[in-house]
Amino acid sequence: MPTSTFFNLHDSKRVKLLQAAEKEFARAPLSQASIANIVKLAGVSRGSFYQYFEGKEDAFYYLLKLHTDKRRAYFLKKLQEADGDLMAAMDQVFQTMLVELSEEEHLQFLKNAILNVTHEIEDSFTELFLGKQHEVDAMNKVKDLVDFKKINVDSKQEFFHVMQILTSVTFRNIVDQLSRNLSREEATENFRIEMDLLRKGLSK
Amino acid sequence: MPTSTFFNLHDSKRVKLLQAAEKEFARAPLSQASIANIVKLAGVSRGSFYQYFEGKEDAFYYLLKLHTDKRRAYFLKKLQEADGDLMAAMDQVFQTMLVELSEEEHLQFLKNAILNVTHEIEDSFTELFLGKQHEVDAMNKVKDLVDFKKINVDSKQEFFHVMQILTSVTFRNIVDQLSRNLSREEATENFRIEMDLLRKGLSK
DNA sequence: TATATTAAGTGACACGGTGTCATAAGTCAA
DNA sequence: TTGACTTATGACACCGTGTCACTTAATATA
Repeated sequence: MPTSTFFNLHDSKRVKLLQAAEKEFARAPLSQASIANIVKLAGVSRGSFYQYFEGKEDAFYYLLKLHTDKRRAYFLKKLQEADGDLMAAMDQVFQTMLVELSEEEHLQFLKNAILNVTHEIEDSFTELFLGKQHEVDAMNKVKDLVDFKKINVDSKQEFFHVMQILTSVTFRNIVDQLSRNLSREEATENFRIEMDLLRKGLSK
Repeated sequence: MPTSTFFNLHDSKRVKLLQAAEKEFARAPLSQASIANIVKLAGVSRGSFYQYFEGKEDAFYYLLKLHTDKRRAYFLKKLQEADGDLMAAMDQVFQTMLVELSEEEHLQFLKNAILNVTHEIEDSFTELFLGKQHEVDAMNKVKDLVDFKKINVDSKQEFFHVMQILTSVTFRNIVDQLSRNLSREEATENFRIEMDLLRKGLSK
């Protein structure tokens, strides 16, 4: 989190700093963004930057939080408008993000955030179950093994998406176990609950 | 991908290099790992490293691929043993990873991979819908808005997991759209299919 | 107003990591 | 032995980071 000094700043200066940071993080992913560029854009000294933030990660995650807060408010609004239909609201947010990500220049920074490491790691995780995206052989190997009588797919095309879903959820459970230091029992129980939900379906 | 020079190396040297790299990536996340340490551990010159790899990322993702390949074989085996029961096999792999991640010292590197940026980004995404993990107020706000008659939860506790599932899948769809440069129509169609699957449930 | 105290701002600098390159050392075939 | 090619080396230029002694500004105190 930024220091109190940062929050004491005049609005104009604080905003200028954030804009500069956002521009730099839009230009390059976190690992390649440089503080030198941010301070140049914002017109402050290098030393000042370190008086506001612990480092570039600090600034980055603070910006991310600002975006998240905004989007969260939007989600709640949509949830209300949809009379509490969770999936409908989720749908709305997804749509909106797609539009924003493709149009709003200033969201390039969010793209960088999402794409940078996340993508490679999660991709590698998907490969675990499905093989490389376009290697037909690899995916067929899985298909051949699966008993389709046991899963609820109308078309073979749906099968791909079933795998995507299972992978996403499994991945998240792994990340959770690591980041929240859950015991193995807790992690297992959580995973079981979510798998049951997936099996029986989320909506009545 | 490593260069041909790297694959021409004597087995012992190649293995030593990979072990050194894995050790360094276990010590620190990608961004903080240093080539200096890898070459010191492996007993080769800095110049050599650059003759084998484009940079540390190259080495990192190659190691990740080796792990993934191994685990994939395991998944296929389990799928076979479970008579094609997808979810049962997924379960097995999840269990195994939990055990490995908590016991195998040399998998510290996988932990680093998963935790580093992925965790923060995806967490911020979850917050979008649920608010900060332990802020009860934030989560209640969502709960109050949701029409529980429309979703298939037996207990209020299950609700949390429904949200986790929806978030994981939505997040993955966003990442996909970005990384594969899907058109908005494609992305939307994919998302629709997966939401439908979630609604009706994955197993017969 | 003068003075003390606390907060904010600065940029030179030491440190460490990266990627390159000229050069040396092997390998092998003619 | 020579020449052609592949592999190995580490010094070096470059760049970004984080710090620190110091200056300047703001605010409180008398």
